[in-house]
Amino acid sequence: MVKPPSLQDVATAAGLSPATVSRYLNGSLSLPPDTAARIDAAIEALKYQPNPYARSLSRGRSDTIGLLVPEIDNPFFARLAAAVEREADAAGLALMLYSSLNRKDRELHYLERLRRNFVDGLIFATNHVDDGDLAAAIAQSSNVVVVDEDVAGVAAPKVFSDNVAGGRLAAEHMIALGHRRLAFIGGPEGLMSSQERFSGFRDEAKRAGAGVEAAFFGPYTLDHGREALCRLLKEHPEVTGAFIASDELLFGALETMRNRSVSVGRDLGLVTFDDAGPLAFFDPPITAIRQDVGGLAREAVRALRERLGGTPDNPVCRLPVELVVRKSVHALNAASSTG
Amino acid sequence: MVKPPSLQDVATAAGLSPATVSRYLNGSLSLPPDTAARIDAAIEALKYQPNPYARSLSRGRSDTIGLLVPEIDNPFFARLAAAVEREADAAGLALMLYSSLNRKDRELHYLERLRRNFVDGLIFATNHVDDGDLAAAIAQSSNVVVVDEDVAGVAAPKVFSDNVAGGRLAAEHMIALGHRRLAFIGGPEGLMSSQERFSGFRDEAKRAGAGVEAAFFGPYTLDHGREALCRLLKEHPEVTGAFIASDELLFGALETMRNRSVSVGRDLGLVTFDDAGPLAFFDPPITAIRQDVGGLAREAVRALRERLGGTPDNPVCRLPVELVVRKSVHALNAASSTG
DNA sequence: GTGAAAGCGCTAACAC
DNA sequence: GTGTTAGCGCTTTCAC
Repeated sequence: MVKPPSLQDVATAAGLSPATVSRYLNGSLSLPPDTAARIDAAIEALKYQPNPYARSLSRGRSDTIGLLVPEIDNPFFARLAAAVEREADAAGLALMLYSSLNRKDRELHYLERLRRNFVDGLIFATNHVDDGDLAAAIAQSSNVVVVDEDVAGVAAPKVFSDNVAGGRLAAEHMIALGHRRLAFIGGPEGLMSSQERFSGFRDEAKRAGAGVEAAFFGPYTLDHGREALCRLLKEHPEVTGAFIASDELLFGALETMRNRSVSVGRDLGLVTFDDAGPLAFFDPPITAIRQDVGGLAREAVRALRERLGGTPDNPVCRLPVELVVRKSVHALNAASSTG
Repeated sequence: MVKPPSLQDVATAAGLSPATVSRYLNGSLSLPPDTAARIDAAIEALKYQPNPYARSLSRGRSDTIGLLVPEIDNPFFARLAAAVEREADAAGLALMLYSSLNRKDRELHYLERLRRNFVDGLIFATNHVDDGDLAAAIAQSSNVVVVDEDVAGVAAPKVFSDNVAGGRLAAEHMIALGHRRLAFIGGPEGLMSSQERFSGFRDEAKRAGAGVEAAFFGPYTLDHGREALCRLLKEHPEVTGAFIASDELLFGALETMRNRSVSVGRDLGLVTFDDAGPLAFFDPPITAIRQDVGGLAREAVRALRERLGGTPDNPVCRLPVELVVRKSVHALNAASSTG
């Protein structure tokens, strides 16, 4: 383990001063060919690579951004992380990954890390209702972009999916297949994603003359999915199609349905939201509203870079979603469609 | 955006020198209560946090480790990343996440980053057969621990699952349910994971007097899963139970089975490896050999920390796997068990 | 127990 | 074009 070569070493080898080499490396200079060649040769010979910490210390920034997600081992956030890493890498930015476990204290901790320039900027995804502390902390630091789920009252660039359209598409699909008695199983009532997915769904149903007989809000967990489906079955046997606001909730719902031998598609049509899990391989394959995760990542990184570049405004970007038709909603025949 | 306070500011506020405050903060000193109190007060008042880059530059290390995985949006690696982040965080280490897309050039790139002290150490997971370049690069830097899949010929701490036992468990399970004509669908033949899972499976089958009629090696991809199952169905209709070496392969296999209306469990029993995807929610739920991802992460971080602490040896850690019985293998009745 | 001073490797004025 | 110089914020001898 020998000590790595420094800029100084390269400069000496090339018969130049460190400053010149530094400028050359940072592109702020066009050198005469032979000087440049000498530097290149020295770098090559010494296998020099700049020390990122010295660089960061000196420049006051690190070319590193952070991504904070509730849990990385959730298919949606895993995909988001992969996509953000790709985008960041393409932009010459390194990525630090943080997971908050959806806990406020950890979120604040990482926000503090940003404030202390550990990273130049932060892409922030949360999943719980904020009591205001988060909003306050985010307001402290610029260079935060909020993604996927809103933090109420925060002025920051934001990147979301078009949840309303997603709800609408789900309703349209079920209605087109003859379903008239619908239900919604969603996340926390206080969360933007939940509200928007629901409102798109409800409004489209109303427009088409179908009814949303029930809506179950709760945490984005397996358990809530399980229980909501239990209640749905018991309290609203007339419902033939349900829109489920996330993959996680779907898994819970599927468990309940299997336990009670109610058939997905035939007994109860299902459309879910996210499409991050391997839904195509389920039996039956699950119809879903797909979020454009790559797009979310691209726009989030873009927004962050603009922020880092000094742009002061707080654009809100909405990414289109897409209905991926699989087999979890059957066409309802005329007989049974009579409520 | 005001400039954050420095150690100097704290020292001034406390009426001390930066050196003293630094030592106090680094625990290399027990100060008289009132001095300590003054420092604490100053820190509190200024909301001081140390600049990590200055710290790293000065100390020559960063308390940051890297995790390199082929793709973070693969359920297994997503879980690994989550678990490693948790372990690292508990050890006071930050985590940089890299994904290689399973490409050698990117793997080498990140290894180089390690060599340059961008991170203190690297937990390295690869998924393809090495031609020797990787092994060479890893040999260059100490402070690499290899996890999940071996890189042949490398002297480094290694953490793997007990793949042989996994194969054995899979065989035992199917045999106990009356299956005698077995098959294996695996990853690349040159990879340790593939070889070990196969050998455990084959040996146990032989021991129990069952036969492994076919083994299909190939990349760990959906496509290979699909095709292997096609061939299995065509070339070995006598097979009643298959052991599939990863979730990814499983998904491909399931697709083929559904397309051809061959029933999982009844027509062909399936046991898979990893158990990282939501297999419990499939229909039928898929029986699997579960890797102890949390254990892999824990041991990998532990091994890396020992390495960072100066321990020179290269232990190989094997983590036990577990059979999770679900419903993808039916008991074979006596009639059909007659090959 | 505490301070002064040097230095980690780099960048950024400022000179020439 | 290129060199000199002065930091960036921290840790760490070496003194006292």
